[in-house]
Amino acid sequence: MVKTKDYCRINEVIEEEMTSNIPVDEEIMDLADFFKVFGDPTRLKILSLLEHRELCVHDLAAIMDMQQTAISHQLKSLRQARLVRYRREGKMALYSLSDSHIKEIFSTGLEHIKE
Amino acid sequence: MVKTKDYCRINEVIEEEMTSNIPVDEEIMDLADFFKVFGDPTRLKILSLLEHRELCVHDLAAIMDMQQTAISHQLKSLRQARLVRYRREGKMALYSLSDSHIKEIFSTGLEHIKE
DNA sequence: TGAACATATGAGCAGATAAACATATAATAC
DNA sequence: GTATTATATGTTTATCTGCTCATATGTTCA
Repeated sequence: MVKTKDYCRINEVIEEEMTSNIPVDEEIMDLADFFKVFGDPTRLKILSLLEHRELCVHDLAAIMDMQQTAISHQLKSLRQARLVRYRREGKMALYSLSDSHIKEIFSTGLEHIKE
Repeated sequence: MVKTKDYCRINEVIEEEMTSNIPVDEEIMDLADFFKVFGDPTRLKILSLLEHRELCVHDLAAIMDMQQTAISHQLKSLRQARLVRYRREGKMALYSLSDSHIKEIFSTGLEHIKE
């Protein structure tokens, strides 16, 4: 058993990790990767726009006044995080949200920053 | 009014932004800064440890097997984001969570990655 | 088939960031 | 006061990240 000093509660924590539902380190990594996606204004803006309607890449770029390639790169991140999906309609790719938790996460975050 | 091409829904979006509760750009920036704090495994681990008890800096460093200065730096970020607070007890600084939304955000994130 | 449009991808660069290291501040005991 | 312990902060460095530019892929239509 590891014990460094009297005031260190490492054993208490180890005990608790085994018996409770504290996220283990691998889950922590996955969680961090997930939240990292929300930690960029461009991606957040895309998500907030898609909350209300599906939009094509060109529209997103026009609305946000950014280059199409920049938007496409961020959409790739969002796809990989399984936060958006798209369907083809002719030449266009129409993106929409693919995760039901996004609105919840948004509103919880907004509650925090408005306090 | 701005209008680039037929398929661009920028006017529709502008209309909606004025009448609904879409976060405006400043809120988007604040939200991104908020979620950025959750986007690092070290900070997430600290938050998850503090969910169950208050801990001093030394304990956090010992449990996480990291240097004290690294922990202190991250605690500063967490303080600035108003996610943790601390009280002095002698030489020690005992940190605890200062925001009620943290558990909610955690569990929502976990729901997503476990799907 | 080729031209035009819509989107995706790869490379490079500039700015951001997290840890390490050195050092400073704070609190207690002597 | 000094020594010791606990924590905080400033600086440097290596890594990561988001944008731009160039280019490739995909789709439609003539």
